[in-house]
This record gives sequence, structure tokens and C-alpha cells, in this order.
Amino acid sequence: MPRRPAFHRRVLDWFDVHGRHDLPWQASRDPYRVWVSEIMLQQTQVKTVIPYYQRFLQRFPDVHALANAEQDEVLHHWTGLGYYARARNLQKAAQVVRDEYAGEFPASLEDLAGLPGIGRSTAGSILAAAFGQRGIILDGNVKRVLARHRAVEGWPGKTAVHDALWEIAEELTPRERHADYNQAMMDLGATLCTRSSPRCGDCPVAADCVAREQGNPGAYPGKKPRKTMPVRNTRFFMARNPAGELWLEKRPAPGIWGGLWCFPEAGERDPAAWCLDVFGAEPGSIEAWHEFRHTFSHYHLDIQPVLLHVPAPAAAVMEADRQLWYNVRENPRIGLAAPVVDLLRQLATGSSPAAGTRKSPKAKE
DNA sequence: AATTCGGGGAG
DNA sequence: CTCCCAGAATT
Repeated sequence: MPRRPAFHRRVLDWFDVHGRHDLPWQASRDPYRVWVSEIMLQQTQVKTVIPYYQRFLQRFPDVHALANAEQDEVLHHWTGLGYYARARNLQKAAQVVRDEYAGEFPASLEDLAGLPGIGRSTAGSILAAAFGQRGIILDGNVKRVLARHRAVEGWPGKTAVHDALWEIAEELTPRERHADYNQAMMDLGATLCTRSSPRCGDCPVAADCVAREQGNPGAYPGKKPRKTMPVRNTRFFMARNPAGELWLEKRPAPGIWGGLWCFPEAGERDPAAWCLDVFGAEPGSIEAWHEFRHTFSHYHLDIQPVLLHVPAPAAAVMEADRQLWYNVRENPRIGLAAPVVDLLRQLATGSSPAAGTRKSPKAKE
């Protein structure tokens, strides 16, 4: 009786017929383009990345354009994509490639993984996709496929589980068609071996899949332990001058929204006192907007926006590199935190959400 | 080993 | 609402 074809053979044959072959970053083996796509795709779905990728490549077509750009403009093109350290590291790495590799990407796993923002899996993916070498990947898709196929128990966030999955990935990755195999495994996880209701009937490696034999593919990989997410509170002071511009501050590099521009966050500070402090003038009016919730992966942030009308422009106080008056009509090339984008849009269109309680005896202008 | 980094797609 | 996405860096 005929032996069952090797794992990678079945995966590759399936890929040739059913894999994804038309994603934007598959049109070229240019290491720069491969690299940008890999970074954007970290913890981010393909559908979300595509428009960002197109705009980014149009503005930064090669590694020199990126290395020489203003960080604000890089973050501008990352606004809304999240995990902004990726963008900061991306530009740092571009500068390393420019300065230490003469503008040519290194073709070794060690050198790639030495660049900021490139870890073990991303380095393996670039090695295969851009250089045709045997690079091994272990992303969310591959983890799911392998955990099911070998019935690896436990949450991959645990080191032992993670290491076991890497071991299997190493073992199964073939010595041929490296780029296609990696793409095939990701396609398998993204289109067939999905988190819920996997289509085992169409899977090329279902015959020896242990989870399927057990009848419980949904049990793999193990789920992350639940934790109740903490709720933090903050207020955004939206100071608007007579020209209609909004006061923004650049956030420090480590921390949430690092490098992005945001409304000043105020704890318990009194808005009128803050205004006097920063602008040397009492606000003409203070208007509290309704509180809304912005949720991160590890906590909720309840934000109370407070609109202050600053009567006179105060020129002398501004530190140009970390404070600015934002003109909505000019669309400055800077990175903005997602809730700030929403609030600026509301301020521009005048569609302020049913203004809440007035916190000042003075009426809205 | 555990935390910290976003925002949204899809159920 | 929940779960998690082509993970890496930091503590």
C-alpha cells in the first residue's frame, strides 16, 4: 500500500491550488518590502494591514527613504495600526541597514534578528521570503496548526509549550520551497485551520492530525488564562485657541502611544488652573464632553474629554519639539493616538457628542 | 517567566 | 461582550 506523502508535500500541494498568491507583498522579493510587510503583520490581521502597506510603500519606497524620513511622518503613516514601537524600531533598523550594511539587508538569520523589531520568527520569514533560504517561522497561524496536528497541550505563552512548538516547526520545515512552505502554513491557519470551526474536511494534513482524531480541534492551542482587565481613568484637556487650533503634546518613547501626539492628560488637575498655568490666561469657557472607553489589550481607559477655549494665543511657552498647535485643515504629518483622531474629527465637524455637564459657570461661547 | 506594548476583525 | 491576530522588547 502506498505511503502517505510527507507532511510538507501535502501542505505544498494544497498551497499550489488553494493558497493565497495575490497579497500585495507577494509581488516582490525585495527584502525591504518583505520586511515592511512582516513588521506590519505582527499581531495584525492581513485585511487591516493592506491599506497601510500600500500607503507606506508609496511614501517610503526604499530603505533610504525610510531611514532619512522624519519620525513624525513615519508615525503618521502608522496612525491607527497600533503597537507603535514597531514603527519606531522599523525606522531604527532602516538606519542600521543604511549605516552598517551599506543599504543592503543582511541575508543571515543572526544579522536579521539583530535588527530592532525583528525576532526569531520574523527573521526566519524574511530569510525565506526574501532570500529563498530555509527560514523557520512560528506565528499565530503556525502555532495553531502544529498544536492541533500534534495535540500539544497548554497555552503557547508558556515557555515549555512555545519551545515544543518551535521544535515541531523545525522538524517539519522542508529543505525545499522555503518561502512557499511558510506561506502555505500561514494560509492553512488563516483559511482552514481557523480558531473556531476549522474545516478539517478540506485539510491536506487531517489524516494524521491528532486533534482531529480526538474530535476536539477547538481545544488547541490552550487558551490564555483569563484576567479581569483593570480600568484606568484619565481626562483629555482639549485646549482650542481663537484660530481653532488644538494643543497637542508628544508622548515619551517608552509607554503607551510612545512618539504619538495626544491631548494633555490631566489627573485631578483643575482645568482653569491648568490653562492659566500653561497659557497665562483663564479659559473663556470649559465644556465637559461625555466620557468614553478606549480598550487596550491589557486595560480599559475611561477618557473624559474637556474642551477649553483659550482666549489668547500664547507663543512663548511652546516647546516646538514636543508641543504644538494642531490645525485640523492642514493635516500635519504626525502620528496621532486613535481616540485623538476621533476627537479631532468631532471638533472639526462640530459634531460634539451631546455635551455633558458644564464645569464652568461661564456659558459655552 | 511575566508584562508591556493597539486597534480592530470576526464571531 | 470574547478571542486573538504573519510577535518583540523589556523587566
